[in-house]
Amino acid sequence: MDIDDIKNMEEFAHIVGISRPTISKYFNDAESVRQTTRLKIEEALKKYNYRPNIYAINQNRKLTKNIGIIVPFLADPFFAEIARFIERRILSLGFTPSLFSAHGDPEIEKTILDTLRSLRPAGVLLAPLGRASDKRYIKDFCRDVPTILFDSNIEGMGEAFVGSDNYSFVSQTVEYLSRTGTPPTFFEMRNPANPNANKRRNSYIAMMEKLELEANFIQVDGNGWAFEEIGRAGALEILKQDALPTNTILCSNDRLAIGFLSACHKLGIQVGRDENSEIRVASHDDHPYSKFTCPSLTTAAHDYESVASYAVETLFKLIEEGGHLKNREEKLFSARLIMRDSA
Amino acid sequence: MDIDDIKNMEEFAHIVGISRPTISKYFNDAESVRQTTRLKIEEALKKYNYRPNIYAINQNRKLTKNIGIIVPFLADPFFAEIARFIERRILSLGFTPSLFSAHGDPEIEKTILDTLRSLRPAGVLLAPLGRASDKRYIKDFCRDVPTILFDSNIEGMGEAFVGSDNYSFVSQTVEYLSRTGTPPTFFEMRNPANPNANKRRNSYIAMMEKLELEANFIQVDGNGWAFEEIGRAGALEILKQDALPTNTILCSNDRLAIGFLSACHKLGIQVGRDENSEIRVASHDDHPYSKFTCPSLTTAAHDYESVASYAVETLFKLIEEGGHLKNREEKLFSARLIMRDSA
DNA sequence: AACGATATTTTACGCGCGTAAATTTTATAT
DNA sequence: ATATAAAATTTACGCGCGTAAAATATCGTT
Repeated sequence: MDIDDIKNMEEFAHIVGISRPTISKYFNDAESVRQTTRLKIEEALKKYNYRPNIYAINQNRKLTKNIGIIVPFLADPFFAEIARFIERRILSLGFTPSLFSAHGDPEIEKTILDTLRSLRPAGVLLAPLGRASDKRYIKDFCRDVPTILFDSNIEGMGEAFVGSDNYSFVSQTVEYLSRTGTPPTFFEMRNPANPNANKRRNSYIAMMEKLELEANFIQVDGNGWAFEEIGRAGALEILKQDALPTNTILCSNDRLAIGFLSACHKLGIQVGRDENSEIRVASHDDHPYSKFTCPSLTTAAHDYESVASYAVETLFKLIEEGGHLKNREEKLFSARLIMRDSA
Repeated sequence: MDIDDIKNMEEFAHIVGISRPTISKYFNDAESVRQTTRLKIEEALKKYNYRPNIYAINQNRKLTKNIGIIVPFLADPFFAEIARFIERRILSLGFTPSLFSAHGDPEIEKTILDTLRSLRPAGVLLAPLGRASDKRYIKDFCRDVPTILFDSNIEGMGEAFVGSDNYSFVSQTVEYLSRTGTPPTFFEMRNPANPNANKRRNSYIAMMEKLELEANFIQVDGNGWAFEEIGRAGALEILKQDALPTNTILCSNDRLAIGFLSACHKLGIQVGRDENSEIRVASHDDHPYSKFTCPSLTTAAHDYESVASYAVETLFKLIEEGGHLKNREEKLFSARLIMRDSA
């Protein structure tokens, strides 16, 4: 008799023998009703699988239980990975995550902001596209919806920022590479979409200065999010004309490094930290596949778990405070150097 | 004067000078109102950025404009890629996609089915976990919600299935490898989670039989979705004991192949189709990174675009027909052999 | 047994919109 | 100008639930 033809809370309340407002209270917070009542309700829930109408609930509640998550490019496993952590965390808190990807397109990012706005979420975790983002649009959104930025910061927007400390990434790789061999040349995109790239460049400059070493750059052209292809094409060009300033390459991120390694293999250039190898390659992010490149990639790892946890925690603090925090905190997590075979 | 303090359709209708039902009609279908009226409304929409309350809309409409998308593991770029195609297609049709990942967990898959059920979507595109899925739960869901399966089929469930023709994948790779060198040994997981894996195995057997060649298998242990790691560990073991039946390896999918290539590099085994190489490695899927492996991976490519388009089209046909199709179509798209350097 | 503190019920209203039917206005053609 | 069809309006009702206030019931306590 698992007849699920119960149409509304009224009917369900009738069956349980309890008033509708009490049922409503139960679904809002199961702990808020008497123990015996709770058992009666949960018993009935097993027999008849009634669930309140989400739309009717959210129409009347000031605060929904939705949490929006926006990432710039979900086909990038880095974002897929961090989104995975965040989703699980939100689910475990009894909220409903809604995941969106801008697919690298600022117009889609705006569309997502619009639909998210009308979802009236309790809060939003936003990793913006960065340079390509419509800043004013995002600002307006943050004004109306409790939002926390993560991964890539935009000065002053959102109630807080949670991400990784780019200086911590670069300083560790630069220090390690300089100490164990020739100083690194920085390999990056000329016009990176992501603001983190600029911070990494500056960190590289600062670190090389501190070590009293000469900073060298290779800047490759290319737009969009096909970093591997951009890195590969750029590396092929440079390597063919034998124009490397030093035989140690530090890529701005792992996806560029994947392209770089691909180019090296293509040209028969052996990469690694052993004596037989011609060049060393290191990078940043600990991309899920950096362990499986050939050779495996020496890199600086994000603390995925901490970034995700802290972002979610901060968001819930924000929600509890009613949508505003006294001062905009910028929380940065340190990187962890992961030594593999490429450098 | 972009005051967006318009609270409801009533107010907005007042401002435009048109009755509320007409406004309602406009938002349902902009073409259904008179041209002059439409212009008046759209003019007002620019000044005051009013948008109808989604929850109130969906509470009353029988059919929402939501489309659910469920994939088994979004951190797998293959699914991220196909989800990307599907999302764009749905957006262009004026519907709202909601993307969910089961994260490899059957319990999460069930939770998603529950929340999706209460979203009352117009339709759902479901790529199930496969072996681990709760079949009865999915069956019940398909009974209540217009659902189309994609990528991985479960016999009889959903109103249709859209995916790739595994035989087309394997027959092409096997034919190519056999013709140009020693016949391939099939490399796979002993207990694959995905039903496609079994079809590929059977296709391999059938194809080898047809070519009158001996079928050889390497089956590695491992559970879950960390295919690269599983492939790597399995390959290391086999390669160390020099136990390859033939010097040509055909991996069930690209992620296993990525692990296999990683193992080869670790052991200094050169992979490729030139004379210097010891073994050849090929695979299936045209994973987004298969172009950047070392060496680049010879593989059979999904027709991502066609699978995504056809799945969405079929879903909309299903929606128009009211949730049921006469007979359950199983549409399979052929693979395209992509010759790169690994075989 | 009487008390106060919770828990529950009753009552009543509102949320923002969909939708159907009957009526009136507008546009198009004759 | 008149007939006709299409579009818009008016009217009226319903959706399923949240929520506030006042009344009542239940509980453990003294």
